[in-house]
Amino acid sequence: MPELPEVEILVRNLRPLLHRQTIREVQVRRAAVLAPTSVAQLETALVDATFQEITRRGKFLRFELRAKNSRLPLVVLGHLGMTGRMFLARKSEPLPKHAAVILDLGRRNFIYDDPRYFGRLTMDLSSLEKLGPEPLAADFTIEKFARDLKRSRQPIKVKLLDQALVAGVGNIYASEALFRAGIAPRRAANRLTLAQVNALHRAVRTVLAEAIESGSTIPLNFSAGHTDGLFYYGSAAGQEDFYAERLQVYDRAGKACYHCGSRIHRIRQAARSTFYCARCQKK
DNA sequence: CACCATGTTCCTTG
DNA sequence: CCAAGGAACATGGT
Repeated sequence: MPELPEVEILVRNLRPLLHRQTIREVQVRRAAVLAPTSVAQLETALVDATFQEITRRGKFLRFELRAKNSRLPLVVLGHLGMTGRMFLARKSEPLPKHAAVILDLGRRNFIYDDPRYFGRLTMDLSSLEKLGPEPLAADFTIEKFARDLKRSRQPIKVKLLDQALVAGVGNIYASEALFRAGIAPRRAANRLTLAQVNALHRAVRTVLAEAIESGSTIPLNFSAGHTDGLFYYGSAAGQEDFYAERLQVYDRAGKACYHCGSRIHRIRQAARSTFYCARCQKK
């Protein structure tokens, strides 16, 4: 379920559920998601440790814990990849088929489930160092954004996916932000006008903030077997109205633009799909 | 069988 | 050295 807004919603939901919960046992079913941390390292660190703060950085979840009889904070980094989910479940519930890590919290289990195993639950924090500013925080300034865009000849859509430029924008919200700003996805980053840089900066923030706003009005469904299309495709029955038109271009190839009625296009850029309205995004 | 999929990292190429 | 592009990772849906 994972771009910045979805991770933010997840963090907000997990925070009260995990606060001060103590890990009794660690079960790793897919060691690759810990790499380069080993199963033994994770077990040693986490057994008897207690959850403290949980925060988000870009698309990463940062779990802060405290080991038993220790003041030293211990940090575990989570990432959902493309298909990851993290949730709590009663021990009586069946484990999902692709549960990668299970943390025994006593009454319940914390489960990291990920069919494609592209995500992470690791003690290696190096990924955080490469991240650019948080788009919804004050350090995401127009000045730095403009400077960084000037140094790249990549198509602007591709550049928006660069987590060093701004952290947390993924394939869906990159297309959405460009539509919002009226910018053609193929335009080279260093050729945006100052007005376009301003519009894009604002659009990135707006699109992400609105998605968080939208997600925060719905309770997350943690029950077993629930496939989470929550944010993208409005899978929740009876919620169609709510989700209607939330995504303006993503996955809408061939359909009418909500703004001008012309057909939405799909193109390939850096091996990913980009959706846009050729009429609303002329430059 | 074909192609598609919300992401990151590594390797190659220019 | 750098920027950019593509492959790899692994599974499931259509």
